[in-house]
Amino acid sequence: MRPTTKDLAIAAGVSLATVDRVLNDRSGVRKDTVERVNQAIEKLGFIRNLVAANLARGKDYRFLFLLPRGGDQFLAGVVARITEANLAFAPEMMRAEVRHIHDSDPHQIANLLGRLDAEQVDGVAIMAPEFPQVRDAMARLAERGIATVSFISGQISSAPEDFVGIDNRAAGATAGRLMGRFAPSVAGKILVVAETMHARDSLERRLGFDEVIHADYPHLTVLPSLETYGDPERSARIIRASFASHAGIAGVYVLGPEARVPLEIVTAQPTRAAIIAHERTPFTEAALLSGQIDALITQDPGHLVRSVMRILRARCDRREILASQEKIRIEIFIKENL
Amino acid sequence: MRPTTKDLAIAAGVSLATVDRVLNDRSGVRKDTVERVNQAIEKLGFIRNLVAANLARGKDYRFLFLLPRGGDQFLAGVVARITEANLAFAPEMMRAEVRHIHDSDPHQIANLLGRLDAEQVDGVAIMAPEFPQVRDAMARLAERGIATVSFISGQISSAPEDFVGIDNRAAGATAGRLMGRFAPSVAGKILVVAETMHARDSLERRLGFDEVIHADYPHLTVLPSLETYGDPERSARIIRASFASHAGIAGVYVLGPEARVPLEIVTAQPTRAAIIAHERTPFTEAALLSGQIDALITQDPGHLVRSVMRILRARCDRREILASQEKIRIEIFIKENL
DNA sequence: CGATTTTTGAGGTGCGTACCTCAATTTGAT
DNA sequence: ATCAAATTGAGGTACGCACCTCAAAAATCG
Repeated sequence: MRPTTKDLAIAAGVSLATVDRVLNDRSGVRKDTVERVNQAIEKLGFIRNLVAANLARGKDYRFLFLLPRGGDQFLAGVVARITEANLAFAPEMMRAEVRHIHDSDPHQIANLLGRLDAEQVDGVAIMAPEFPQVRDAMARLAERGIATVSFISGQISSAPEDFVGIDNRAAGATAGRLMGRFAPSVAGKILVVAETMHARDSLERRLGFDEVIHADYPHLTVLPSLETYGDPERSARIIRASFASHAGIAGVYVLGPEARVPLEIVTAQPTRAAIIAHERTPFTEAALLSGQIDALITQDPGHLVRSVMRILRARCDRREILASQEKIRIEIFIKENL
Repeated sequence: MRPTTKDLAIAAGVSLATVDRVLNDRSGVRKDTVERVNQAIEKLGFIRNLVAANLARGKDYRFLFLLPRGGDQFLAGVVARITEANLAFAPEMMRAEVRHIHDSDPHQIANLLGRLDAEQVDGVAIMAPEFPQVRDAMARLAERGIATVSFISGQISSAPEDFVGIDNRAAGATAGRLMGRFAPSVAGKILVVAETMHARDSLERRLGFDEVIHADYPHLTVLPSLETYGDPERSARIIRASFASHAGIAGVYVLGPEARVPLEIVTAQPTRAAIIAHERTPFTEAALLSGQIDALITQDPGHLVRSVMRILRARCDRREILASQEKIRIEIFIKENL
């Protein structure tokens, strides 16, 4: 049987009240008494029963996910996973809410963060581009005892352990390697389609992509990124224009999760180009299965969401996390392993 | 505040004792009373507080992993993850032990299973080849109230929900697709190296591999599988012999997790062959990074282990699992996304 | 040294549930 | 209608811990 606080008290030769004071960091205990208790903890291998502690404390964990408004199928998937995680974690007294933000309005975001109350929220996960105001607001949250992580698209300054998501440079490099191997080994051009190159993740992906192509596939030329700004018509126009002005397009790399328009245009071309896209959505899955897309680079939204919740909770409990469980993998999907 | 059993009792117009009987599936409650309580659960959105329940029950969960004796680096990784999961799940009162078995001795395995006591073990995860005796022993365990799953290499008869691991046919198909795309697009031969083709997973992988190659890469010829029987010398001998007798080997597919010997020999050949192997070990990782292996098809041992523990626990609690979390993915690793 | 402050002990209550007992009530069968 | 059986209620104890109070003991100070 696992030792309890009672066993601890006996082993340390103190009362339950003192054990409690030490365990919960309360004042009014002499240093050497604290030491005695800590030694007993060591000796017995006492592990605090968090389950019972939280029950006694009546504690529950309330987390907040701040996501960009609107959004693509990938984001919709993230929201769906949050709902799912909410059910799955409910027996463990954890709850998550989604709030949408204008991800281009740092002032609004900082404002929202500033108004959060530690009484009502235990942790926040933010998906927003890099803004100094947001970063500062996050720091102030931490001071007020609210745990924060940024996820999917990270704040540049955030320490690795404060970021839940993939290494986008590596993801781009992965795309680059696959492109190099999937495209024909003769001279050709690669089209890169992004929603915007202002986002850090797009930049990093492109960077990683270029690195690999330049180093190992010099016969391929990567064209300047096309920016769709989320506008399907603009998207169609500029991609068509690219095909018109460039002969020999051997591959298309779609940086963002909206692959529909690029795909339609590419498949309408007379010559087949290798297509690599990001994120698993109903649309990209179907395209992969039908052979229109050659490979998908993804991160598992379910894993992301659960990881965020476990990490935030560990922060609240001042516990260590199981690093290997929280590492978000860069997944490669082809038709066969979908 | 979340509704408690007390709220439930009031809402259903019954006593706490009756609520308890319904929640814990005890006998002696009329059908319509059960119905009333269930309706109240619906209406209030009652979620049982597992934390409190387990505290009251004083229950802990003891699980047993039965793994083949000896074993490769992959197995060692699995064991390491079990140790790790043991720590991570300790606050939730779950413990796992490893016991090694002779995976070719069904009698010993069945015997061991037969002696397990429901007082001491709540669930068992078995990694062993298909044997009728083992299957029967597992069925008897279930009758005695001990949860079972087979993992990694499944019992053929086990329902999908009783198996934790990847679809090996799909994994082989994935390897096939990558081989098709990585190998040169001229006529060539593919070497397949397995520990033994008696194991079901090897057979299935080979099957999936062949399917893809035959369908889409007819210029590639897949040679009969070489069986190493886990013997490095034999392994070296037969692989060398293959290279000697076959010209134009364009690729090597290593079915099992022991890639060392095949790799050494292949890289010693004058012509480069594409190499695809299974499982992530210190050795295969290094080989992938150094460019000796082209791709790895893997399943995450950490995920496997945690999944087993969550599933076994859900069985014990007669709870549903979160299917999306427990689906083990067929991962593809290349140098860039390791 | 006594007076004051600090430290410690003893004990209680409650968190939400499990599980038990015993008596009271209802139901079903005859 | 009667009796046995099935169902339900009331109430208690326990799980391991947090948090509280009050008094007793010990340490510290002038």
